[in-house]
Amino acid sequence: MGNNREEQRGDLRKRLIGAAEARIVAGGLEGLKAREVTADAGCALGMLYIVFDDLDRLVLQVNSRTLARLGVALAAAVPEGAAPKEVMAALAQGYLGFALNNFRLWSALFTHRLPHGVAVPEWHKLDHEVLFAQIIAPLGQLRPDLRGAELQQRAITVFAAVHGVVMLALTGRFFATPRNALAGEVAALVDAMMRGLAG
Amino acid sequence: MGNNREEQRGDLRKRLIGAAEARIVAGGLEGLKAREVTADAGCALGMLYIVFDDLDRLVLQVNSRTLARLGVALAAAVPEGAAPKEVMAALAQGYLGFALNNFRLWSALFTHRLPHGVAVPEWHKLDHEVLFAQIIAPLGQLRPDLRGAELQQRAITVFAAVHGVVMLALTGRFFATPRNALAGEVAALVDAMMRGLAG
DNA sequence: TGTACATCAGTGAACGCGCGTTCACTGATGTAC
DNA sequence: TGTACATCAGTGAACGCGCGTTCACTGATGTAC
Repeated sequence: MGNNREEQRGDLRKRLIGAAEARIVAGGLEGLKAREVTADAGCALGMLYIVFDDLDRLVLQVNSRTLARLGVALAAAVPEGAAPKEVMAALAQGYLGFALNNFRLWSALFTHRLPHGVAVPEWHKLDHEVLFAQIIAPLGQLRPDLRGAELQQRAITVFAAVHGVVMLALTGRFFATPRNALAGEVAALVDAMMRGLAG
Repeated sequence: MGNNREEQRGDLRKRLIGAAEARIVAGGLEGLKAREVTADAGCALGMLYIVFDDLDRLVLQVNSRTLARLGVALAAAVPEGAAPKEVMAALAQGYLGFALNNFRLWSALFTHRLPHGVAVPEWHKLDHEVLFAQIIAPLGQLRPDLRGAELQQRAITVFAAVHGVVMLALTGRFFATPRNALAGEVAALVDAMMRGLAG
C-alpha cells in the first residue's frame, strides 16, 4: 500500500507484454503494431513509450519469456535418470516440439533485429543460455576429454545443428522436410552425432 | 542487328542485376533501394518496373546468381577422387568458406521474403538444389541402404545441420562461435555425422 | 529528300501508405493555507 | 471542511520519414506520302 502507483505500472507492464505475445502468436512478429498492442492492453499509445523505451524493448521482453518457457519445456522433455545419449535425443525432440507448438513465438526469437547500431541489453543475452545449457552435462559425459570453453563451444555447435534442421524445415521455402518425417530426421541427426562423438 | 532494341534491354537487365548485387554486397539486403539501384545502373526509376515486375523480382535474380556461384564454389572445393567422407568434409568447408567470403549475398539467400501471399516462382526454387545436390552422391555411398526420397531427405538434413552451425555463428547475436574455431567445429560436426552414419 | 504525323520507350515528380514516435494538452491527485 | 493552486500521469492527434510504385508527360524513332 502506498505503492499503488507502482503496482498499476507493473500491472500495465504485464498486460502490454501479454498483449504483445498474443499479437505475435496471432500474426507473427510483423503483425505487432504499437497501436494495436496498446489498444489490446487498454491504455493509450503513449504509455508504451513510458513503460518501455520503444516497441523493440517490448519484443525483447516477450522473447525473454519465450526463452524461459523453452527452458522449462526442455527440462520437462528429459526422462528421469536417462543415459546421456537419451538425454540428447530427448532434448532435440523437446526443441522440435516446442518450435512446432509455439511456431511464431519461436520464430520471433530468431527474426527480431534491433535497429542498426543498437546493442542487445546484457540481461537479455543471458536468457539465451537455455538454448544449450542443458546440452552441456550429457555432452560432457559422452566427451570427457572436452572441458570448459571447448565443451561449451561444442554444445553450441550441437544445438546449432539441430536448430538448423528444425529451422529449415519450418521456415524454408524451398525444400521443406515433410512434418511426418521431421522427428525422424532430427532423431537420425542426433543419433549420428552422438555415435560419432562417442566413438 | 534488328534486335538492337532487345540487346539494350538485355544489357540494362544485366546492369540492374549487377548494380543490385553490388548494393547488397555493400549494405546488405536492406541497403537495396529502388532509387539507388536504378541510378547505379544509369536508368530511370521507372525502368525497374518495366524490366522486372518489382524490386523483389530483381532480388530473386541476384539470389539465383549467388546460388549458381555457390554451386561452382562447392564443386571446386572437392578434391579429385576423394573418398565419400572427405567429399563431405570438403563440401562443408566449401560452404563455410563461401558464406564467409560472400557474407551479405549468402545472407540475402535466407533473409529475403516475398510479400505475404506471393509464391516463389518455380524457376527460382530449382536453383536451390545446389545447396544439397552435391551431398547426395557421397552420402549414398556411405549409406547404400538409403534410396530415392529418403536419401534426398537425409541430404537436406545434413546440409541443414551444417548450415545451422554456419548461420548461428555468422549471424547469431548471442553466442557467436569465434571465427578461428568455426572451421574446426564444422569439421567436428561433419566428422561425427559421417562416423555415426556409416557405423 | 522533305514534311507531317503516329507510336512508344523512357522519364522522374508525385502519390500513397504504413507506422513508430512525440508532445501539447487535460484532468485527476496532492499540497498549502 | 473549503478554496486555490501545482504537479504530473496519461492521452491520442499529429508529425515525419522512408520508400515502393505509378502515370502523365516528352522526345526519339519509325512510317506514310
